[in-house]
Amino acid sequence: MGSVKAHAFTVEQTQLAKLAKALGHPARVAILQHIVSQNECVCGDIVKALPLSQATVSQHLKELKNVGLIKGTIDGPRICYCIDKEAWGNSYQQLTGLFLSLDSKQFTENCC
Amino acid sequence: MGSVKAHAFTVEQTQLAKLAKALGHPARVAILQHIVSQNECVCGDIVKALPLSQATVSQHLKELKNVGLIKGTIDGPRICYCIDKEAWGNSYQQLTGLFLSLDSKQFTENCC
DNA sequence: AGGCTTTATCGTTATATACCAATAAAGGGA
DNA sequence: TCCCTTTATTGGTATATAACGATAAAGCCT
Repeated sequence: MGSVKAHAFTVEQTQLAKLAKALGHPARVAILQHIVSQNECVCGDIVKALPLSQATVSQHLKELKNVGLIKGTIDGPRICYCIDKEAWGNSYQQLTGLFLSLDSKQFTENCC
Repeated sequence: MGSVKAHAFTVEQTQLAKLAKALGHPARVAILQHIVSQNECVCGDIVKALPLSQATVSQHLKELKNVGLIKGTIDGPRICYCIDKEAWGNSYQQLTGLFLSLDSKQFTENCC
């Protein structure tokens, strides 16, 4: 996406953006929802549930794993994916933190 | 980012992903935080607060406006930006909805 | 060992994003 | 009106992403 001027921002801003970016694709949203609904599931089931090729799904899974939202464990020849509950909670906190910062301000009228 | 197979997903998934994508850049996170902290501010102040060119900031502002998170009103020769509180609340609901769907499930152990 | 299943990785292509300098557009003030 | 300020847009380049087919890697089973 064109290289980001990364050092220019705080760790928190970069972290939050990275998390949001991982959620910024419908396929990854769908994957997360599917895993949540099944509690756990092997890669192949996710591939079957999505209208994308196995290679593409694998790539999306990798990105979700990179931000820590999910983790996979080897189960014989297959990989079982599930939500990483600790990271899940942290991510929730980070995102809501941004939104709640507005509510915590005393109410003032805008020009807009 | 390479074209997305868009029709393949639900409206909700696409909508949530679009929102997350808008948050998926540290500059846009910083812009939102800055607007929240100031309640309202003109474009030029945001440009001064960020280590990016005026053109780049303008582009980021446009994206935030496109997903509705902020709105700008003309104030003489300048533009005053502020949070769109209704969209802000809706976005909060969408994002938390994803995360809370896990908590609402009865607790079961994972393989992972 | 050999074949089968499952998933990750590689290599490639098309498209989108980030960034900036330069220019346009639009309003205010002397 | 002419200039100055402010912001959006244009045009261009480098990089990242989405998608897939093909191949590799890794573990089962007979």
